[in-house]
Amino acid sequence: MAEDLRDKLGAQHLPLRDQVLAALRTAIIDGNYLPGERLTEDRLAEDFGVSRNPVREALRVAEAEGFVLILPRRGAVVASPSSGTIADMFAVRERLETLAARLAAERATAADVAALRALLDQGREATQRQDLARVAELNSMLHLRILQISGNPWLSSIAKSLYLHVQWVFRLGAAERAPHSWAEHIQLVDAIESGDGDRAERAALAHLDAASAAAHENAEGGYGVTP
Amino acid sequence: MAEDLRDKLGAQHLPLRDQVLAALRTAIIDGNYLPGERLTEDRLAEDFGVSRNPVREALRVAEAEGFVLILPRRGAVVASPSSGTIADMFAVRERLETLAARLAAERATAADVAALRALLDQGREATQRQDLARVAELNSMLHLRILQISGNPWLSSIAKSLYLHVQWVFRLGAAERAPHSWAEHIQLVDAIESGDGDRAERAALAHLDAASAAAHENAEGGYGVTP
DNA sequence: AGATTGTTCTTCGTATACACTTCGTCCGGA
DNA sequence: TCCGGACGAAGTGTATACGAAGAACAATCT
Repeated sequence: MAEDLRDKLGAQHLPLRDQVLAALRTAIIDGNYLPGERLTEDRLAEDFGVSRNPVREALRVAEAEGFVLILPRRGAVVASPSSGTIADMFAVRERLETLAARLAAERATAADVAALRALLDQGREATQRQDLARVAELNSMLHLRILQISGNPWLSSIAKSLYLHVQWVFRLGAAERAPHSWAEHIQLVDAIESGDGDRAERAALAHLDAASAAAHENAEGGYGVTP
Repeated sequence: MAEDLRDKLGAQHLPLRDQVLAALRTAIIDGNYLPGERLTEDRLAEDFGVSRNPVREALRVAEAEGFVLILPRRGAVVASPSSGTIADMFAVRERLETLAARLAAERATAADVAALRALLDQGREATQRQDLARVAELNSMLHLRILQISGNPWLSSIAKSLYLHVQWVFRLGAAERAPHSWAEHIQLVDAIESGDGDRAERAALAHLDAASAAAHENAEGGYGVTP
């Protein structure tokens, strides 16, 4: 695994710290590093085939993003998203993504709507193919695209970060929300296309409520490492 | 119990990187480092009397927080908040701080309300003394306290970060919003004490609208360094 | 003038060293 | 057996040095 990562990292030309950060994030989200697991600098440095410095810098950012917890003089551990914080996350998302939907409705160009529709089509197709990984990916892309269309960089970056955490919690549970409800997505895109901000907000809210319910069911299963 | 003590003792030691980060943040917010200004690692290390490593780690976090912009292989510059982003920031704040107000109203204990009232009193007093710096400080403390009372860590940390940026933009302009409208604050605290979430949201919204209007007036003056 | 070539400044990453904490283990004594 | 403390290992926090690569800028040449 160390070899794999090193090869991938070496191929690109971004600063190592960013590559390490990206790799660390996905490793945590994918469950390769489990909540509560200790992350010593030496070990990460070896896993990623780099020295301690880039690892340290990546860890600081990962801490700021909420993926790891750093205890002074004791090192970093993978953060433990508790089911309590799931509710908190959705409470915030509800406020932010409804705003994003409204802004997107007010500002979307024809090209924007076309791009969203293309994602919907691909999603429907992937669902028929039972390609769940692809469905999840398209789901993310749709949400991120809407955030981008909203045109508010603060909103976009904050909601994006929250969204990553939601995904994390989902994956730690069992499966993904299997049959991603594209019906809700379609309604959302329809609303955005209509330019009706209120309607877009309502659609986003409905979608979030459904997702929230699913997340809670998922959480019931528990993910083992809870403090 | 023994564990608590040990944790606290260990945590007492503030890593240099955290001190540097705090110093850097306030230096930027206070305008000691102006937007667009170049921040070389050596210079910061010398300014703060530390080696480059803590500086680098602080810079990465400052970038994640949006205070500096890091261009690969070219170093860090102080970010440049444009007047366009002011509106964006307030749009997000409107959603988040109203939520905070609602949650605070629903969850505040008597002690919480007492603490808020104490801040109000001090604020009134400082206003009479014309101690504007203290008024601004108390204003911040009130807002942060409400966020804390909301009990939603995500909400709290996100809104806190936004709030810092708002302050930054304010200070870059001219004065602070001179006679901080404590009337609005009082209504907000009253609403929180009443436990009426809707009312608290309305009060927060009114306050934010006023603040937003003030910010825009302030922005009209321009802050010189805009790209 | 415009293009090319150096020179210099900086960042980026590596490596090393060392003080100091924390943690775990082991050992002796009650 | 259980407790308490000594002791050593592990790991972080910080400093420092060094080489490589890139960017900015000046000097040089056509």
